[in-house]
Amino acid sequence: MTDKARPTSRDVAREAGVSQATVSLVCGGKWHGRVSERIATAVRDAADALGYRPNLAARNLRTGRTKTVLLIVPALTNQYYARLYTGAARVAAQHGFGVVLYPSPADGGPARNPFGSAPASLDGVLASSMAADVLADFDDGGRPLVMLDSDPAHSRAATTVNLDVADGMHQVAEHLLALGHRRITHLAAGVESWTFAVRSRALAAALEGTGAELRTVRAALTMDAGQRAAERVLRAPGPRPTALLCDFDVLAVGALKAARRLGLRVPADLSITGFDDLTLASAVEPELTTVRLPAEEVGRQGMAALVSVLADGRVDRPADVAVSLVVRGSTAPPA
Amino acid sequence: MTDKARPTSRDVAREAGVSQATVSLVCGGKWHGRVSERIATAVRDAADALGYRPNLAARNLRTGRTKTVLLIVPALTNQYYARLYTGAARVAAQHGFGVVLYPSPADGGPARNPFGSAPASLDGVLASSMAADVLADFDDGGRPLVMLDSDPAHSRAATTVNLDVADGMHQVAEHLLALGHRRITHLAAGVESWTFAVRSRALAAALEGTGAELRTVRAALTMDAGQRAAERVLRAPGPRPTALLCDFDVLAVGALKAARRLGLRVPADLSITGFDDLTLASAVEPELTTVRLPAEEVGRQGMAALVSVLADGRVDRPADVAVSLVVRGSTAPPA
DNA sequence: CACACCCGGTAGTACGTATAACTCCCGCGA
DNA sequence: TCGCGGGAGTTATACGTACTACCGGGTGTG
Repeated sequence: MTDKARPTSRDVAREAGVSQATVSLVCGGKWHGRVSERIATAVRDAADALGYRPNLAARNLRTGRTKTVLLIVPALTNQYYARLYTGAARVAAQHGFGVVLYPSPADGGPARNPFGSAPASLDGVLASSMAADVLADFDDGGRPLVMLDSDPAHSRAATTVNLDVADGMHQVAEHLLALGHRRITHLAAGVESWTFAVRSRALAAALEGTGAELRTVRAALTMDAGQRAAERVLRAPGPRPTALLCDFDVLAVGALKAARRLGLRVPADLSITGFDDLTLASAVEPELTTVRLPAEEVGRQGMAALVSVLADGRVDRPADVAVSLVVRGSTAPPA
Repeated sequence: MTDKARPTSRDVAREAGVSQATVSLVCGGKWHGRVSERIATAVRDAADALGYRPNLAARNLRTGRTKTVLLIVPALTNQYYARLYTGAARVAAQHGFGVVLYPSPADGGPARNPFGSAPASLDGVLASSMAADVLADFDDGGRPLVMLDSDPAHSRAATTVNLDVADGMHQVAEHLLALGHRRITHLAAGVESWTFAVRSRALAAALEGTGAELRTVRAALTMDAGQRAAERVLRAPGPRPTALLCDFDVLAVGALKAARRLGLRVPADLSITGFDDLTLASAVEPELTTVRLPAEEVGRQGMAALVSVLADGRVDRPADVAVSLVVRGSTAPPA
């Protein structure tokens, strides 16, 4: 309310009758055995009185670290990634880190020049496997990188945090088999990605030797694409599949709409399963049987690993995050 | 590939055989009439050769500006805000600004000390009205502030960008009236907020003198809350409303589930309308008649206004963003 | 021919902080 | 008494950039 200019540590020093260095020590929290309790409180009082906030830019310049990490995800409008962000941001905040999002191409961001437009220098990077294309021409300047849901073997990441989607697929397959399904179509994501490749392999493995017939159809990442693909499958000549196993909830909802349009009852005539357990999954009728992916947990563990690397260079071992099948109303024994 | 340390402008200067000042001028883009074309290209070549990137921290320190703005929204897991972010981030990127998100309490962020944990100093703030509680004890240090969907009269914002929700409510009301509905219940958001207050007033005004009976019930911001509130309404003694007008899609989906559970057909026995037009709205059966809120556009215009203020101090006039009714399958004439 | 002016570039400095190195002083053991 | 260790603060400096003030020299002009 007095000066418009923000007070500096030097102002605080003058106010408290000490040197600027002392202010820095006290505010930096590392004054144990360096500054007496009496002086420390005096400094803090002065800082409060002036409303002092350290200048982040100056601190960053001096220390070479920014306490900021970059999170790369394909699109926040996908609730999975919004949740992932939420978990990551919470952990980051607990450790005094800020999170900036890479403005992905899908969101209309710049297709290239990643760090040119980055709002600040970065200490580290947390990246989803779905953003692999972005990462390819990404000059990370040798900063620590933690990958989420990506091939542990094939990356320059310090470590990885992966959902155990193979187990998820196994659970879905077991569920459908137990219900008696023998003609299953996999409505798969039509995109190159480690996580989807793993799902396909796991599904094939789970059905191996059970006598179940597996077919695969690919669809783009939208509800409409899922609906169209499902319609094609359900209209095809020959025996209809009794279950549609979808790579993610949005596809499953599209399939649900397709079934309805064709006059098929779900789950009586056709079982449908999803993957993600978004809000969407329990909004539709019938509610989707799906695999719950704890996105927040992935974000939390990934950020925890990254923070750990940044703090003491200690590299966590690749972590797996458990998933669980949620059985709801979209699956039942075949007619 | 040579030194691990990042090259500085001084390194580039040495490489190009010029002074550091010249490098700064060239890279800063303001060398017209100051540096010859020949030298400029030499500098750029040297910069490219070394892989030079300006140190943001140093630049921020020097200029006092960070090219970073803060976006405050309640929760990114709400698709409306994810879309808003997307629009805002795109415009910001076009102007060379980065966007950081305020880790909101709803996401588990720190309840207070906003700037203490902020990842960087900020040039300006873009805030949703729903985040008013956060904003209350927000030391913005006198930075430019643009508010979204908030009372234009009652804030210290430079300007505001508001959805024309009053018009949206009018359109919904007209639609229901035209279908013949006369007993309408407003399933309202149980939260203090300018945008919801406007909606309630607009609805009351639209039904004024039409002979239609309006009742209001409040619910929290979740699907479950919407379902419970709708069940109460639909189970209440006396004549049942023929239409449920909901303040946002998630509530409407809850209402849809309630209707289904009570054996009511939508829209034959009960019409339901939403507000937002999220992915959700066209995922459910029947698809929701709702008001499409162009969240990206709000983000874009809000960010554009903020950038404009930051660039030349020119304050835009408060802007209104048009909304439109989307008629789908959840409304029909009453039985 | 002298002077002013502008073009093209450089030297120097300040931004605010963190921290290494240093000074001062007090107490204690030899 | 002297030296020495260490507690308590201070001095000084560097981080990398942007930008003001300056300077040399070529050119047009009076």
